[in-house]
Amino acid sequence: MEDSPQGGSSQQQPEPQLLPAPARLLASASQVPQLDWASLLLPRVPGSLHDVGAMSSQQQEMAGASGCSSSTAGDGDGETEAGEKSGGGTKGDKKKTKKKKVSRPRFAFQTRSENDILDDGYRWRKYGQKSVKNSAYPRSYYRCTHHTCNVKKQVQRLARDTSIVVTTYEGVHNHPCEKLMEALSPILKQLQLLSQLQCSTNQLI
DNA sequence: CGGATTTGACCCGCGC
DNA sequence: GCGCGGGTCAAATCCG
Repeated sequence: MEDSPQGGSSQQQPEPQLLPAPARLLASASQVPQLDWASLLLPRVPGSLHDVGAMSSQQQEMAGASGCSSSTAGDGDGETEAGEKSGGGTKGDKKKTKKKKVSRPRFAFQTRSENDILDDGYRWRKYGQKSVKNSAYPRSYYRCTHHTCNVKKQVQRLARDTSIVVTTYEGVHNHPCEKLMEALSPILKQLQLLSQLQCSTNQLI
């Protein structure tokens, strides 16, 4: 039990699976968390969801348990979960949307950090916050701001160890990471230059 | 002024 | 069937 299993309470989700120890990251507060960005940023097409390398067997179990079998569309693109929310707009007929049980790849990891929000290179918009049972700290809900991207993440501080922040990602980005591209572009340019240089030197030799 | 955040209300699934 | 807890919506508010 992470915090406490709550005998009677409903556990709708089987507790975000943490990556196995090696993959789990526990960066110290002083250092920038070292994520496995490569795996995070890998574009995963809907078809290939299940052979995600970083996924532990537990996670695959989880993916199966959450009923992904039926929806192959999955993966954030076809969501429209809140597709049309009854035009009315009055409080009365608010939210008639049915949440379909979407199964998207989810993975959680812990970071030891003072600030809840770790900069993963994507832009997130907060859309909710809930107090969680048996936890003094609320859980925050974020959504990727990219138009076509439907990735969500939850951020929550552990009640047991308040220096640890648990971030749960749901879905995969279908667009490149802005910051990463920004950071990578000069490197790519240099690589191009180097390769050109190498070509010309080879010709000279 | 536009986008992001806050926050209370609503909806839904699950256990009893 | 009811209550609880989690997830989401959307109006209000904040901020650059």
